[in-house]
Amino acid sequence: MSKPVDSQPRPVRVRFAPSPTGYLHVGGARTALYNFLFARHHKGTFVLRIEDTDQARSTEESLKMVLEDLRWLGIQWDEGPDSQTRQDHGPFGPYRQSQRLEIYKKHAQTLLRTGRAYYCFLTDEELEAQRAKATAENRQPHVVSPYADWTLAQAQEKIDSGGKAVVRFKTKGLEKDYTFRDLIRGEITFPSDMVGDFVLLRSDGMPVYNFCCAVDDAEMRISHVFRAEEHLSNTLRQLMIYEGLGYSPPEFGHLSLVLDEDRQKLSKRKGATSCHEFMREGYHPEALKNFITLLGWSHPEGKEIFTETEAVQCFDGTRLNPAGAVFDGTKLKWMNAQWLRSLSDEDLIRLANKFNPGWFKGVQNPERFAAYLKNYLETLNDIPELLEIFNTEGFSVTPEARTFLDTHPCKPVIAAWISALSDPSVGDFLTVEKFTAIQELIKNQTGVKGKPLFLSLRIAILGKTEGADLKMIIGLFSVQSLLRRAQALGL
RNA sequence: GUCCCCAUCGUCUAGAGGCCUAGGACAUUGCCUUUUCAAGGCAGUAACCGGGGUUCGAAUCCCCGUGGGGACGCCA
Repeated sequence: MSKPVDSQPRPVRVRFAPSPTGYLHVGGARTALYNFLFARHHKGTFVLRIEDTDQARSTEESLKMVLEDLRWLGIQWDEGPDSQTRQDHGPFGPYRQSQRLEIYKKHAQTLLRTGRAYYCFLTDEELEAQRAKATAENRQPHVVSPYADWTLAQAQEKIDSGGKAVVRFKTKGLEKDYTFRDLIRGEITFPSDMVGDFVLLRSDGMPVYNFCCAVDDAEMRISHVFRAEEHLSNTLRQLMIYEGLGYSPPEFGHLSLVLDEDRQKLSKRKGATSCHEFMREGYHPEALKNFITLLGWSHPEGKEIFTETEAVQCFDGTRLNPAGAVFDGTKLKWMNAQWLRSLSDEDLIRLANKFNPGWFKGVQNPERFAAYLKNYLETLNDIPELLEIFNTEGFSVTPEARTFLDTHPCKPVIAAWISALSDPSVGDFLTVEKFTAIQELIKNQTGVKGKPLFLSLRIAILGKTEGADLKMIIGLFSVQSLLRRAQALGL
């Protein structure tokens, strides 16, 4: 085992390295979050690096979306592109791989010079033929390049005469096994012949993921790498690159995958999987964060609902679960409701207004609706429907309610209700006390009590036989609108 | 196919050899509360993938199976 022993403690520097190819995925959000939490816990630095070497798929628009999603979640980075201007800040820039090409080239040269890499002129067809043959013969489909032992001069000559070359890492002559201690999985050993000579630089000079990743993590002094399990086997290549370059590797921690209901890797094809969708559906960012944190990590005290600050306090890189976690939207919804309910009236309305300024437009003192909303809310998107009961123009009577009206002694109750509301002394809005007194009055006047009394009033107010506690909402209706509703019953 | 990783209620998980008659949360069922619906409270159903070891003792350690996932790209 040749891994250089690096005993001096390094300052904690972690990174999240998304490739900007769409909205931030919940899996990516979790990776970002864990790194962020870990950095904060250790008072370290959280770096955002953009892996945009795949020019075909990476777009500036996507980068903008990813940055926005991270910001929405409140995951802040210390180095990387600014969330607004997208200009790099930090001492280890640039932070976009597409702007670090010279750095990769330089490192590739080093590897070339020291004989740990070589120019390879194999064409796609030759590669394909090799692969097919290997598969047919039941061998590992590794590249066997006839150019592996060419001298640089030989290669240069061919390049000068127009030869297209990739730079491949030479795996020949490496040790048999590579072992490292994964922060989450413990000791892991890969046989070095698990991989063939892999590409470092494409023929157009663009570097390939494993190469930039290793180079950047080393150059940016990254101390700990928490990333998804799908990268586990990439670690071997990266270890080889570290070794070839004489760097000591960071600590690695491979996170379990986030899975869908069918225990498949969460894919964009099935349901909501991007943070952006949850934002649009009216989730509180803190709730989503809380939920995602628990997808593969557990609070030492078993807490389920906790703030980011609390999470930072205990997130030290332990308690991470190596097994895959199914994303349960139902539990997320529950958690969101918990968070929304715990908000102060002012905060809830502020959040709702930020989410959709139209809902409370022209409504005076919208906080008075908060108590009622909190009782029924799961996501912010539920608000318009919950508010709909206050829309007097839309007042209508359900068939069940109509049947009840027709089959019970409701008429005198409604008449008494209308007459009570018509009394000028009731004011513009009813208080709970006033409402209770009126109920009492109606009971005495009409002799109707119990269900027919209460349900009649409920129908006169809501047009339905079910719904929110009348005492909770009665003060939210103007007496005028109550009157209009009662009259609309047509009794 | 080869290599690597993983495996506790339906789901998220606790559990680092005896505290496990396996705990909590979501979901689900019932009851209470509320003259409605929710919310809330209480109670219930529900799991250590299988087989071998090691040990006085195994959910926990080891091996073998099985199942799932990942990687084997000029994707990341």
